[in-house]
Amino acid sequence: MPPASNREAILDAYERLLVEDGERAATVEAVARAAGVSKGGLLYHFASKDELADAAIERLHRVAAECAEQAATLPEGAIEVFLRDAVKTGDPLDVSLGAVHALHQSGRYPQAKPALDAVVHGWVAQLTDALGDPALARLVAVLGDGLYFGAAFNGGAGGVATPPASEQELDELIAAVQQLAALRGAKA
Amino acid sequence: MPPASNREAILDAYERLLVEDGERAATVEAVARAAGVSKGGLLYHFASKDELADAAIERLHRVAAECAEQAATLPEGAIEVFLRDAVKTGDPLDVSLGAVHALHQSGRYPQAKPALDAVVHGWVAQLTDALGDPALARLVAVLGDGLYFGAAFNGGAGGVATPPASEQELDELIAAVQQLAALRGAKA
DNA sequence: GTCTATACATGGATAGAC
DNA sequence: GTCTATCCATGTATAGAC
Repeated sequence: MPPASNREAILDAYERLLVEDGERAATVEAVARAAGVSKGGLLYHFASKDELADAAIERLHRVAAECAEQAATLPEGAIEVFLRDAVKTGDPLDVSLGAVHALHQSGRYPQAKPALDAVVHGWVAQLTDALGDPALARLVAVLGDGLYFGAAFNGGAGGVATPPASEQELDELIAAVQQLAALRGAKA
Repeated sequence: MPPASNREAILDAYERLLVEDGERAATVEAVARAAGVSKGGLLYHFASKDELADAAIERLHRVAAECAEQAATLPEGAIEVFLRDAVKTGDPLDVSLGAVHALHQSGRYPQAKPALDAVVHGWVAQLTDALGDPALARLVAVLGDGLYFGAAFNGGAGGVATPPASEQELDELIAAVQQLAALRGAKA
């Protein structure tokens, strides 16, 4: 389906609502309105709300796979790249991830968890590979989670955690981890 | 209201449902059933669903304040204590926190965010105080968030993040951070 | 492919008996 | 204090016209 007409637009609107206002706000009607179509129009493309969720999850897999390919080509400064990406917000992967995360949080979409696990697992594997120090890789991965939940959704219906790290705070954080990496003789 | 009869039981059930099955599953009927009363019975104690949420938030404030007092008396090994608490699950503070967090995630309770912020702010302040190194304190706090979201709710409708750190992985993580703390000459 | 109208289920909240 | 019955709003999904 190359043209995709309104289908992609509907999916975009669905993701946006999920991330910004939570799963409960992403009703069929609200999504339709946000996408500029009617309920009936939406339900032509997605026969049920579950199909919308499935499509969002499928998109996450696709986007994550693309990003993983690109990331594989620049293993320099893995720590910094990973931690900065964790707070970066707005790019397709982040939106897709946030959307599926909202689905998971709602407790109504068991399919969401495995998808998220797969994405995260890929990251940890990549980090372990780049750093050559499993414990350090895990530390960085957990830190990334903390940053993500703390910053990614702030303002929307998302995480809480520590207040969004300012540029400077983030720099200090990265510096501290790199200090540790050097001490342990990690690769990056 | 010292006896509190069913009131506390209802609030307990509400928190449990919020943490384990998400906000959407915590309907008045479901909460009533879980607490062993009827809808009408519940609505005698809490005139509306919003009052239930308010009560949960109020409880969080109370429980957090109690824990903060206790924690202030043992500033030894702040890093280890904090990180181990982040993955500890089931104690009153954790349940209360998870419940309010679920409320926040749903996007329907603006009162939840300030409450969570207050709690987290208290932790960061305590850590900064104990370590005497603001950047390190933030690192530990963010790490705690990562652990919390990764582990606290797993199995329920909660976070995702990295798979629940095993005992050994957690030990390694703590060791790594302490290594860094020693390097930077932090107090704990 | 998209719309309107409508059927049906669920959840929140009220009224009034016990 | 607790229950049952009922009302009303909202959300999903179907039917059929255009």
